[in-house]
Order: sequence, then structure tokens, then C-alpha cells
Amino acid sequence: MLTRLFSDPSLLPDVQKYSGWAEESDGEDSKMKEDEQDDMDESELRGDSRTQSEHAGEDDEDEGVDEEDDDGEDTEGDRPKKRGPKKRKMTPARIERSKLRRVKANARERTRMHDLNSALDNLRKVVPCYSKTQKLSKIETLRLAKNYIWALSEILRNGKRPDLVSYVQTLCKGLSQPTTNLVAGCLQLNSRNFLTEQQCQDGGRYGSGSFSMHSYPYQCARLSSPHCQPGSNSHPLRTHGYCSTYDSLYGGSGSPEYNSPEYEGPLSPPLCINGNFSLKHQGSASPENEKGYHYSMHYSGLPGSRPTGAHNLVFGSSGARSGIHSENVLPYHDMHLHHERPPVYDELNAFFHN
DNA sequence: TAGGCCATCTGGTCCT
DNA sequence: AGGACCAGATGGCCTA
Repeated sequence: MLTRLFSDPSLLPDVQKYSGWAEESDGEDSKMKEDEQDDMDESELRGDSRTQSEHAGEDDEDEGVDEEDDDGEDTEGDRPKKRGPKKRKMTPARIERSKLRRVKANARERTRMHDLNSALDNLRKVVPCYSKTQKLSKIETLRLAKNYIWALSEILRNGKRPDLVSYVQTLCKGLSQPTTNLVAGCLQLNSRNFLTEQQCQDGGRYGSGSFSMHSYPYQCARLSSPHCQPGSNSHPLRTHGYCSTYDSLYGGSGSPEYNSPEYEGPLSPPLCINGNFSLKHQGSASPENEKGYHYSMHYSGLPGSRPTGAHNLVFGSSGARSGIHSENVLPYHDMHLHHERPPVYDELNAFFHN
């Protein structure tokens, strides 16, 4: 593996640029990368025990040299004596090996992050609204995935069809504005209905934005649940100013899980779909809640998206103000719900688009 | 120019 | 000892 790493120039960026030890050895490091690569290829990567034993021998030598000069340096000024293993003096050989270790560790870390990113890419593909041109950011991918899992598990648990608005609301919980737009657009949701309720739930979280409640004179107009009827204060959500179609969709206040609009409550029962995942209650504290979603409306596109001119998000400022709805505008020609997706997803979308 | 996102480096910690 | 994992720091790129 390391052979691959170090034979791949792309995986060996300029180490000196970042490393602190580049300064301590001046121009000597200019050839370091090549030297280190040679070292790896020739000794470590083929498991050259001779080299390793030589290094061990060097270590022994170093120790002999190092141990002696630690005495007397521990009490510097008023500072107490340092505890723990004595610091060994950095001989040139030791410095070299240290550098080598660092380079190897960097390479490992790089591949580890690459693996992580490719896993995230895979996740992007199985989550609703995969787009090659408008990649969801990492954090948005994770949030959407969480919501998606939640939505699917709720469908399985209840065994009945939720309405599209609620489904999209569930998917969009805690997502940034662009991602919300993307999801809603993907599912061809009538933005007016969805956004109004979304804002009801979020309590105007995105209030400064173009599709704040101010954009629409009515609130929760679509809600049919008695809990959300004007004048009804019986529902817990109402006391907090929330109106959610979860009430009507999932049975309303009878279910304690929906006391929080963030549905961060007990995720029970754990469900497994194709054995790929299981919901696991991890407490009510969610990073999203802690962070507080400081997303504002300055987004005009998705993170990572590049200006194409064709992707004015449906719910963006101009669209919302001009009353353009997703059903009328379809700027998502380059995105699709999925190209590789589990069967359940197709069923689900057929579910809503029949 | 500020802010978001990202890749990378780095040192620390834990585990084998 | 070395690898995996993690979090902080840093700098680049892009957009509003």
C-alpha cells in the first residue's frame, strides 16, 4: 500500500511546505522527498529486516548518547522537574527517522481521508437528490442521510403513506437552504406549500431569507390537523409556535417522538433495511442542534456548486419573490433522484409520484 | 473581503 | 513500535 502511495506523485504533495521540521534542516530537505521515497521502496516496503535492525542498532547507539545529557536540564528556572520519559537528544539519524515516520503518517492520513471521502461520495449517491454537478457538502450529505433514514424508517414503521410535504419536510430538517431547495426540487414539490410549513416549523430560522414567512402572508395554511387549527392550543407544538404536518401524518401528539420538531427523540424501534443500517438512539443532543444552523440566505447555490447560470434554485430569492414554484421551473436537468439506488427508493418515489 | 468548504499536515491518544 | 483515529491549524479556492 505504501508502495502505491509513494509511487503516486499525487499522493505526495510538497511535504516541506507544511511541515515544521522543514525549517530546521534548510536546503537539506529539498531532496528529502526523493530520498524518503527511495528509503521506503528499498527497505521498508519490501520488509527489509536488515535495515530495520540497523535502525534498531542506531537507536541503541542514540540512547547511549542521549541519556547522559538530560541531567541538569530538567530544572529550568522555576519550573519543576519534568516527569515521564526523558527526552532523547535528536541526533541527525533520529531526526531523519522522525521525518520519515511523519511522511508515512501523512500519507496514511491522506489515504484515510480519501477513503472517507469516497465513502461520502457513495453516500451521496444513495441519498435523495444526487447531483454530479452540485455535490452536497459533507455535512449536508450526512444530515440528509440521517433524515432520509428517518423518513424511510417512519414509513416502514407506520406502514402508511405520508404526504409529500411531510416527507420532504422530514428530509429537509436542519438542512441548509440550498439543500432544502434541492430536495424539494428533486421531489417536484409545490414550493409554496412546503415552504410555508417549513417556516412554521423552523420558527423563522431562515427568516432573513427570501422564503421566510414574510414571503407568504399565511402560515400553516395547508395544515389540516386539528392540532394546528387556529385557536387550538392543545398540541404541544403549538405552544412553541410550531405547526407540523407530522401531527396529521403520523398520528400527532399521541406520539412522544414528535414532541420535538427536530425529532431528535427516541429513534425506536431500530429498523434495518436490507441490513444496511439500523437506527440507534444516540440521545437527544445532536450536533446540528448544538451548532444552531447559522445558515442564512446568502447561499445562492450549493456548496461546491459552480455558477452555471442555469441553477437558480427554485426557492431562491428571486424565485420565491416572483412566485415561481418548483412545479413550474425545473432547473435540475443535471440531477436526478438516483442512478444507483436501492429498490426501496424507487418504490418510495413511485409512491409519491403516482 | 468575509465566510464556507475542503485538503492536508501535525501532534496526541489509544490499541495491537 | 507502528498504525488508526481524532481534532486543531493552516492555506487554497470559490462565492456573495
